[in-house]
Amino acid sequence: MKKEGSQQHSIHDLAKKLHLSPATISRVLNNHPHVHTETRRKVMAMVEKLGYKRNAMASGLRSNKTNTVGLIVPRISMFFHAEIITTIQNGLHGYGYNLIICQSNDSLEMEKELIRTLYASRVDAVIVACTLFTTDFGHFDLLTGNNIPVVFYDRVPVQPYPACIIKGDDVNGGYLAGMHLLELGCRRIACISGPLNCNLYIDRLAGFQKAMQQYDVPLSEGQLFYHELSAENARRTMHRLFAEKPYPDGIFAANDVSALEALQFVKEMGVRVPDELKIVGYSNDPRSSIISPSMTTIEQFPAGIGKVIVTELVRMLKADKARTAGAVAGFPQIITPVELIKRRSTCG
Amino acid sequence: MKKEGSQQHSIHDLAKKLHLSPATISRVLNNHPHVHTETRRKVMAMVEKLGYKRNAMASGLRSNKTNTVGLIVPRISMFFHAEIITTIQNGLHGYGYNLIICQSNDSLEMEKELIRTLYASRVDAVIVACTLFTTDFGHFDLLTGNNIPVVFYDRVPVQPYPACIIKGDDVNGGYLAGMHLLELGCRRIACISGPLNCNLYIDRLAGFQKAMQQYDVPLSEGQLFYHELSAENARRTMHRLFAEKPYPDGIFAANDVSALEALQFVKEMGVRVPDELKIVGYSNDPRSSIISPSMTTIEQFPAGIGKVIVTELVRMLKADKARTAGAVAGFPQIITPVELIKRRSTCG
DNA sequence: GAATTCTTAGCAAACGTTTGCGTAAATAAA
DNA sequence: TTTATTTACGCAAACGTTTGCTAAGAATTC
Repeated sequence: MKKEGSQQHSIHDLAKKLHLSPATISRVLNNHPHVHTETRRKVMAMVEKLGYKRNAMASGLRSNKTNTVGLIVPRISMFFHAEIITTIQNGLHGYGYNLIICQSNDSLEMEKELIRTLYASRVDAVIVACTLFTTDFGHFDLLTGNNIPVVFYDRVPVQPYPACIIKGDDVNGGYLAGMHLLELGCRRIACISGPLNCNLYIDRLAGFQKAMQQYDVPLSEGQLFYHELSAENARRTMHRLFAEKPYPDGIFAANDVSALEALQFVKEMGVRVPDELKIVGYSNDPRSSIISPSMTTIEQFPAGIGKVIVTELVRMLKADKARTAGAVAGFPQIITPVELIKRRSTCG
Repeated sequence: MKKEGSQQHSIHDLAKKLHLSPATISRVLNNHPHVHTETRRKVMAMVEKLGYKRNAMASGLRSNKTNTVGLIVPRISMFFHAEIITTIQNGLHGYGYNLIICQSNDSLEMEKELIRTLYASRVDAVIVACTLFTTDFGHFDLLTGNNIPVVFYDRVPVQPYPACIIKGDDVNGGYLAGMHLLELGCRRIACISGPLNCNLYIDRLAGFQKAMQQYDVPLSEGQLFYHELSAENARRTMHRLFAEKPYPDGIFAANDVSALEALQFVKEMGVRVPDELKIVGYSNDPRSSIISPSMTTIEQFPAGIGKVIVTELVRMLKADKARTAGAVAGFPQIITPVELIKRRSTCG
């Protein structure tokens, strides 16, 4: 009988086979100095031969390091996040870190539970794009209170919080969108914003209104909508907007899903875009370049954001290692650039 | 000095505070019988009060169970995979399992390395959608050889392999696409297929050709292309196809990325779709319903596939637990249904 | 040649759980 | 009452690493 078909080797097996102690094997595996070149060679050969792979749990238990970072994101199917995740994963891989990707499904309860789970598996750090409903950040104390570095991106705490914060320049994004519409002559611009408990929509709206003020164009009450930015909600809003004349001549939607739905809606109505109505979205979703007319939108450079996240995270992890001298590093807040992408939905 | 701000409690702390042994705490935490109701209550209260969370590494080390399953996917940004991942994650969460999501970036080397990493972290099972270049499956032996269940989906081994295999009904998908074009009168149909080392494209093409034979329409050599299904490659192929007349009157592309690019190309050329040319894609990418004319395509029901994966995985994990009696469960191969979605690119 | 440093490697104690075994008390059966 | 059985819990040995300490031998210095 082939003893269970299993060949799970331990450091002890290697030691026995090589007439060495487990300690030496471990030192070879961890590139410790003070081990003879010849010994190292022999150990590595045996590792190769047996296909030995260090047991991450034993290692993590002893050394209190898992080389794993957790990531919580509302939905990985959103292109923006998918792109960032890919960059992060590839980046961290280069530093020897693994990534545990989790989805909160935009549920606060789920987010809380994921925090607990990630804490239980003792990840070395956590990256979070919050839920739309995360206004209190107490549940993250479990991490920060135990010296586990946290990086927030995209949806981030509005109040000060002891963590690194990385966000796009949403104020500028809103401003660019608004200015673009105004420069093209729009004077009756509607705005589909997300709920104002979220930094994204606060900022995008602020930028947009700054542009409006600059042009001295008033934003009348009935032209501003706050709701979760789903296609369904956007359609409902469009129904309201186009229930009676005068119709708006410009729409700024704070994400592309809404902008795309708005465009579909007016196409069905027979409103000519961009002649009668100009639309600007946000995020440069892949669909926005495919729809016709193609959609003017704000590019956020997700890959760039991902890179910044990796850089900051690695910095924090290093600082964490060397936090002996009490070098309280401080928590940077980084704002990444955005860019207006002009397409057919505004300039025919 | 506040001893490092840390409050990482262990089972021993709880035991000491409650004048119990660590063993009892552990038993409470694991719902073992033979512990007094009152004791259980007290322990749970203390757990709650201190915010204790079991150290997953210590637990995993001792019990050889991590309650974690690994997932390897070419790219999470592909809608099809993103949707499946979401379903799997939500499903497994209900069974108390965590998911480690990894991307191979369609690199065979990366896939191999990820297998090693997942093995090192001793996941309880692994779910894989292979690389386009995975033709040899030897590197998965590290898992199967150590009794770690493996589920393949989408891109799966063509040769027999000791693992559960779940795939869409690609033969039928190809057949439906072909029949649809033929029924609409197309007689000069081009096919943009992926490379034939991959089960997906073998099957889709086989189904398509079955339809062609059924209508007794020959597939001339110059009308069949094999290459990685990127937008760039698709455009190159379209250039070739429309270099000289007669143009094809139908195109079946084995994924939506190619189909979308093909449609863009002919729109730019001024070819009228669907009047002069009809196009069918594969996967029902979100973009295919947004482009105009909207794209006829094959729906694979990713959420359904995800559910099947979860079901099978849980079954295997249970069987794994009870594999004492040598109950070699056998490895099911499951084929999930597909459906033709008719849109404007074929029926104006 | 003695004293010092350097190099190499082993010993053994952690890390925080889980679990087989043992046992005392309580209950049931004889 | 005695003897079995059950219940509730503790003891201590794992699980596979890492690492501070120790020590033998080799190399260097005086």
